Amino acid sequence: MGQHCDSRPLLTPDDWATLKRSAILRDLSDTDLAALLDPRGVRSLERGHLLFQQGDPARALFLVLGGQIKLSRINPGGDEAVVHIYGAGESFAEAAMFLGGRYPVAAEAIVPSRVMSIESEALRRKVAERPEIAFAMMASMSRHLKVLVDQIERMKLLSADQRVAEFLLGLGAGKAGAVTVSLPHEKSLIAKQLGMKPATFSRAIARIRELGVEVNGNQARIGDTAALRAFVNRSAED
Amino acid sequence: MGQHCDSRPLLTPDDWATLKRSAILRDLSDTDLAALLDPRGVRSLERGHLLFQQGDPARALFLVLGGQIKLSRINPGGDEAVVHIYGAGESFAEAAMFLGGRYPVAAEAIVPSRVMSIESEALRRKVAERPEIAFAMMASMSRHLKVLVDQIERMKLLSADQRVAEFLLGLGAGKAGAVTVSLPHEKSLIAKQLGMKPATFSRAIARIRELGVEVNGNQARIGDTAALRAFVNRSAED
DNA sequence: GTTGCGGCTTGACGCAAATCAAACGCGAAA
DNA sequence: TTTCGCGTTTGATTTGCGTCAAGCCGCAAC
Repeated sequence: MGQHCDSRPLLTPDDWATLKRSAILRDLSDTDLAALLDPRGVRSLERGHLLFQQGDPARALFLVLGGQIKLSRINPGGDEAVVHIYGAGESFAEAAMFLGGRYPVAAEAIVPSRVMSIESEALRRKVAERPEIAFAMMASMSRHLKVLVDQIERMKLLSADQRVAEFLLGLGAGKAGAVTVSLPHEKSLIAKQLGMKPATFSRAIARIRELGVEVNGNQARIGDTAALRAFVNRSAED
Repeated sequence: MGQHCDSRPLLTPDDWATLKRSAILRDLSDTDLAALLDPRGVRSLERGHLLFQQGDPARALFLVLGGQIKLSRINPGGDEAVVHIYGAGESFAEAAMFLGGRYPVAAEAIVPSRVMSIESEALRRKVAERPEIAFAMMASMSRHLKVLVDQIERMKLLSADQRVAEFLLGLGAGKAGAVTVSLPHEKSLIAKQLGMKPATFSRAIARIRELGVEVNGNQARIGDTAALRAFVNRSAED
């Protein structure tokens, strides 16, 4: 397993750097890291390629070496709910290792990507002998939990316009004043992430133009971060 | 801290039984358990009492000994999004221990409740010496992650009627045929959990009556579980 | 150049859920 | 008993978002 991958199943120095920066591995020594990682676990994925499907037996967690991996839930009718999109240095599917062995979501590369898988069993053994990995994993899962709680809050309390505004502010990474950011994916995918239709996303952008937001192609300019923040925090009844 | 609680700050035999059944502690021996738990961590809470507020420094995780604890997110405008409600034997706020030390949600007793707190530091030390606790915690966090992913999927893909139907099915715990269940909270709180208004919840129940659902007070009868399941799985376009 | 295609925008329309508000239990207290 | 308060139901109305569909733009293939 993990052998039949595409082009370059090798760990480049860049990959090593990415791995050593990742939240769940950064506390490990080079020796530990080498013991844990199996270079055969590296996989290259073309755009649109599925890493695993919803319901597949969960045998590994993954680290993104490069590209973007989309986790989503697909219901029997074929509708898709995007749970999250992970980039280089992030890990996902830690949780699946514990959940009766099935992935509850599907993972798809939305751009050409490279990921490294770590077999559950190898990891479990390593955790048993080095508890600090456990802390790192729990921290990583905690972050995922918070991301999901945030998402639920947004879905329940914010309008489509506010969700778009908040998404743009998030791209600006908390900077103040006027910011220019580039959209990380196609607009239709962002729309799905935010739980709305492409048409609604488009209209939302048109409406928040009057709050100082300009979007051209995949470049977005926020004229006044504070004003936009205020709009997001504005509650329903005023 | 933990000392100034109300009536009976003691661990009853019932409490012990609850703790030993709980997911994150069930793998521990009595000796380990005794070493980890501090009876002074037990707190009794009246209905409406806050265990902690959103933004409070996170110094402990909690186990519910009895009652119900609601985790929710409140935005600056005062609107509330209910994240989850925990009952006896469940644990929460594991994640907060790792997240820069602030609770991202508020915790409130919605009925008279008893909880046991476990100090982060004590737990961290215990985890370092007994990795199996780490596995139990990760399993627990995994379950929380799945709960949240499910919730996101429901919010994004299901109508109000379907969410209510699925909620009732969940109360029936997967039983088939005709089931009678009791609603675990006030209807207005269930509505909030499902991300809708009380009025909408009431109307949803009225509408799914024709699918064989009868609700009187806090008793709900599902006439045909399979039919209701089919309704929930029905996707938008048909 | 032309054609075709995929993603984006825009408009017209319908519907599901929110809103506002009134009325209806129903249990607790007087 | 009456009264109060709170949660629930119900009705009338508004609105936000989805749906359907047409048109637009940029781009690659021809």
